[in-house]
Order: sequence, then structure tokens, then C-alpha cells
Amino acid sequence: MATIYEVAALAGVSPATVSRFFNGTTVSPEKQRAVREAAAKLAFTPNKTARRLRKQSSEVVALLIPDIENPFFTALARGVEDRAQEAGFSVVLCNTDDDPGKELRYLQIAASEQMAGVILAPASDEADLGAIASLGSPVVAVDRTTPYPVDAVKVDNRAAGIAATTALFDAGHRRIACIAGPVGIEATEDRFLGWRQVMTARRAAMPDGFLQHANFRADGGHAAMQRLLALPEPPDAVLTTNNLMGVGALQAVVEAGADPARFGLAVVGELPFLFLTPRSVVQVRLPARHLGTTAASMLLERIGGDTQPPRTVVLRAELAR
Amino acid sequence: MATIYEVAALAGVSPATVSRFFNGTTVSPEKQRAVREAAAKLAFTPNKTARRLRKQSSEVVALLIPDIENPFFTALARGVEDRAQEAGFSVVLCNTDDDPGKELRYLQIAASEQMAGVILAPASDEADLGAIASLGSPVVAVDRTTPYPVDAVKVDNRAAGIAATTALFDAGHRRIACIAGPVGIEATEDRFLGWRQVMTARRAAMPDGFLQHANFRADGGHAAMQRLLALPEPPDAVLTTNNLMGVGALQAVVEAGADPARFGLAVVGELPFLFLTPRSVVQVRLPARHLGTTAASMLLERIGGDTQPPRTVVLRAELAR
DNA sequence: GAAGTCCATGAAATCGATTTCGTCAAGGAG
DNA sequence: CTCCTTGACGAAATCGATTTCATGGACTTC
Repeated sequence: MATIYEVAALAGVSPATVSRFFNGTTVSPEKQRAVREAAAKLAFTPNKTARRLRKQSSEVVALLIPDIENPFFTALARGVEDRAQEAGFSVVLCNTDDDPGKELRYLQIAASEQMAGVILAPASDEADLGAIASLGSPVVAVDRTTPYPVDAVKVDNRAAGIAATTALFDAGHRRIACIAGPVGIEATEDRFLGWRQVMTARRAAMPDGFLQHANFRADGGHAAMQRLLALPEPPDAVLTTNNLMGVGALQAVVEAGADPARFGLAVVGELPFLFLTPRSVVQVRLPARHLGTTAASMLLERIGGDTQPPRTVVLRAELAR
Repeated sequence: MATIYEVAALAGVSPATVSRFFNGTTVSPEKQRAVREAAAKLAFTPNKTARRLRKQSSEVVALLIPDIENPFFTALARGVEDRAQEAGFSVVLCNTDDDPGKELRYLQIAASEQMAGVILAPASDEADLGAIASLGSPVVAVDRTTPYPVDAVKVDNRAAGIAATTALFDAGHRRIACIAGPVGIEATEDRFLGWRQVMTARRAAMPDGFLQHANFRADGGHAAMQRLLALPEPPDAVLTTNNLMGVGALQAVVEAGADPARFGLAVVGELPFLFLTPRSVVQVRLPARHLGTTAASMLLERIGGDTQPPRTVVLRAELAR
């Protein structure tokens, strides 16, 4: 790998001039040509590490998501990537597994790698954004918010929960259970609150056991659904507050021999790779990719020097079909 | 962010000693304590950029995959990540979209970022590994091989194609079509060859149109299936050479009103988030995660200085159920 | 007790870019 | 014609770590 010094020597100019050439400062035409030729001959690529050390910043942003195997987050990641790419930034994807420890580690890495910024779907409220924020790197929270004053992009989760539950009511269901995510995650908690609000307003019964907490994956939804079906008086419909739990729940319904077209299922999110799903399944489509592009845009503005007070953008989810 | 100099000053030692403390060289107990305390007080984190510049290497590996929204590749990525994590490495995920241009760009970035190594599912044979290889960073090809002499981890794709096709035969199908991926991708081409081998051996007819090429995504499989169903004498079964094309094909079968439990469908790979799929669907399970961990292990060995000649590891796929 | 090892340590060089500062020459104003 | 501004450009400092080299003291060994 050729260095700027070798290029300078070959071109008969100083390293400073080579640097200027590559960074757009004015350089006389003859020297431009000399540098261009020398660089081409040596296949020179500027060393990003050296540049980063000197400039104290990079063209890399970190994206921290809880689960890379969840299509919601990969779609979101696609959005971030596309937008960042346009602006000449690379994206580093990090899997936090909803583990605050891993999250913290990645945040520290982002800091010590001098990344230009961080987009984070926080695993917990404790996310030590303090560390990052005090560092000057901008942070944008996505999908979930944090108590720290940073930009955020989220979905109107309460409304999503309300829409989904209402749709189940409209389909004639009354005994509607809810499979919610782990406690403490604002996004899915709001969806659960939407469910409760509708249930209360419609004076529907919410017996013990109708609220199940589960991990965010399919196995969690599956187990929770089995618990619901084992109740003395099981529900005739269920709302899951994310997509993968919906997959697991549907699986459990099918396994139990119930007719999935009869049993009411509503999902906040989309059942991924949907094809044989009964039409009766209610889905509230979340703008995953859009969340990503919006978050990336906001981050890029901050990186560009925007210093307005933190904003929160709320996107609407819409009932599919 | 505190620097090593500030720590040194506070601890009353030289920067060299601080560096030695953090890198495990012998330092007297008193100075160890002094450095530890100073570092703690200043919340010192070593600047990775400076370290990387000096050491000419980093603890980051790049993983280049064609499609982050394909569960096969995310599972693979998980494998890579888990293994790398254990060894203290971070993984940077890059989406090549099966675009040789993007792939080349990311390879150059990997080079100029002085990444410790690259794991690559090549988008094309032209992948300019020359650039990377000449650089000294080790490279491991995964899922697909390349003409360059690098380590590789792949699946016995021919056998997978044979197993899937044979299963369709065993289920009584004779008019079996094949939806293959784009030409030039070795992995799926081998699967197609497996199909042809079985068809030839069993003297089954392979009329024009029974071989369809499609892009690797669900929409490609969907369109290809529609073309197959529109044939004057359509097939009664189909093999798709990857998972997402299988999703699309199944969708098309259902839409066309055919009974998916009757129409034979075999997929090399797994239908993701499978639940209502007819039991009759044949799936050849690919060890996605295992491909990832194996590739990561091989890469880590190379990073560790292993210089044996390039190896190719072939994993077996097994018929599901 | 002299000579030879070994080890902890600090000073200074180093990685490869960017950037400040100063110089020098050309061009414009008075 | 002289003074001043402007712009190109090179020398050298800088970013923050690692690493080489030199030194001085403690410890062995004969």
C-alpha cells in the first residue's frame, strides 16, 4: 500500500500538496497532473486510519439493533444503509441481543473507533448514552426512545395497539388476550397499553393470565400462546406486540389443532414471508425501512453540524389490507 | 477522552509504561496500581485508531454478504459474529446486493480500514480479491467459492440438489421443473446440476422451459413459478435452488389455486418462519450458522498467522424431517 | 569484589495522513 | 516604482498509541 510520501516523491511535490489534491484545495494544474499520475501508478489509496486519527472522525456510523435475525430490524437496517450509503458513509451493524452489557460494549467501541455517529435501538433505559453523548458523537434512538435527550424516531405504538385490538373486536372477538414483550421496553409496552385501553373502553373482561410476557422471539410467542390455550377459559383471540411472537403464536394455534382462520390473531408488525397465512390475521404494518432512512437522515444532519434541540419524529403504522 | 499521556502524567510514569500496563508487559506492582487508578479516574479508553495506525491492524473483520434480508445470510452472520466475538473481534456487516461494484467498493474499504480479515460470499467470480490478497489481509470465501486461492467454506450443493430432487421423485412426481438462481453463481448452479443429474439418471423429461432462471429473492421465484404454471404442459413439482425463491414459488402456487399439498415443492434451504407450510414441502436444511462459525474460525486462524495452503471445507446439507 | 545478566523504565521514533504557519512570487493599487 | 494582497506550496507539528533503544539498578556467579 503506497503512502502519501511515496506519491509525493514520485510526483516531485510535497506530501502536503498530495493531501490538498485529494481534499479539494487549490493546486496548480501541472501539479494536479503530476499527482494524479503518480497516484495512479502506485495505486494509492489514502490510509483511512491515519486520516481518522488526525481528523478525529470517520465516515462510519454504527447501527445497534437487538436482533439481526428479526426481519423488522433488517428492513430498518436496509433503510439506514441506503441513506448512509448515498452520503458516502459506511454502516457497521452490531447485534446487541437486547443485552445491556453487549450494548454498552458496542457503544464504547463506537466511541473508541471514533465513529461519526450512532443509531441505536436501545436494549434498556440504562443504555449508557452518557458516555457517547459526552463524546460529541451524535446519537439517534430508533424504534425505542431513551430518557437521554437525543433525537429519536419511533412509531405511534399506542395507536398501533389500538388499531389492532379494535380490528379484532370488529371481527367479533371479545375474549382477547395480549402477548407482550419483556417489561421495560417502551415500544411494545405502548402497544400493550393500546390493547388495555380498547379492552377497558369496551368493557371487555381481562382475566388474570390474559396478559402474557414473553421474549421477543418466535419461541417466546409460542410458549406464551401455549400458556393461553391451557387456561381454563382460554381466549378466542390474541394480540402479539411484535412480529416474531406472532409467528410463534400462530404456530402454537396450528399445533393445538385450532382453526387459525377462526381464532383471532392480531400482530403489531408483519408476519415475515407471509404466504399461507389466513386472511383473518390482522397485521399492523410498521414502516421499518422508513424508520431507518429517517433515523439516518437525522443522524447525518447532526454529523453535518446541526445543533437544534433534540427532535422526536413519530411515524404512523397502518393496518394492512 | 483521556489520552495515554494524561494518564501517564497523573500516574507519574511515562506513556510507555501505561501502554505496557494495558498490553500485558511486566510492570512493577506499585506502578500498576498507580496506572490503574489514574486510568480509572480519567475513564481512559485506549484510542483504537491510534493503535491501529501504529500496529497496522485492527480487531475488526468485515463480512460481505449479498442480502441482509435473507434469513440464510443473517443466520450465517450470526455464526460469524458469535465466533468472532469470543475472540474479541468485532464484525462489520456489509451488504453487497450481489453487485460486483458494491462488493469491490467494500473490499477497498476493508483494505483501507486495515481490517484484520474479510469473510466474503462472493457476488461474482470477478471479485477483485487480488486487491485484498496482495494486502496481506486474510480472506475466507463462504457459501460460494472463487477462482482465487483462498480458504473457503461451502455446502455440498450438488448433493443437496440430488437429495431434494430424489425426494420429489420418491413422492411420486415425475414432471419436475427447476427454478435456479442467476447464472454464474456456483452455489446454486451446483444444486441445479444435482437436479439435472437425477432427472437424467431417471430418464425424466426436461422440456424447454422446465429450467427457469430467476433472481434470488421471493419476487424472482414468484415470477418464475408463474411462467412455469403458464406452460402448455406445466410441471407437477418444482425445485428451487434457494430459500426465498421457494417462498415466492409457494406463494404463486397458492395464488394459482393449486393445492400446495399436492403440487410438489422442494427447496434447497429452509422456508423461513415456516409454520403453515404443507408437510409435503421438501426442504434441504443448510447449515447456515455453522458455515459462519467455520468461516470465522478459519479466518481467525489465518489472522493468528497460520500459513498452510488454502483449504476448502465442505459441509453437508441434510434433508429436513 | 568484579563481571555479566536481567528487568523495569523513560526518551524518542514511528505509523500516515491533515493542517498550521511561513515563504515566496505574481499581480493590483496608489 | 513601491507597497500590499493573494495564492500556491513546502516544512514541520500534530493526532494517540506502540515499540525500539538506551540506561541504571538489582541480582548472579566465579
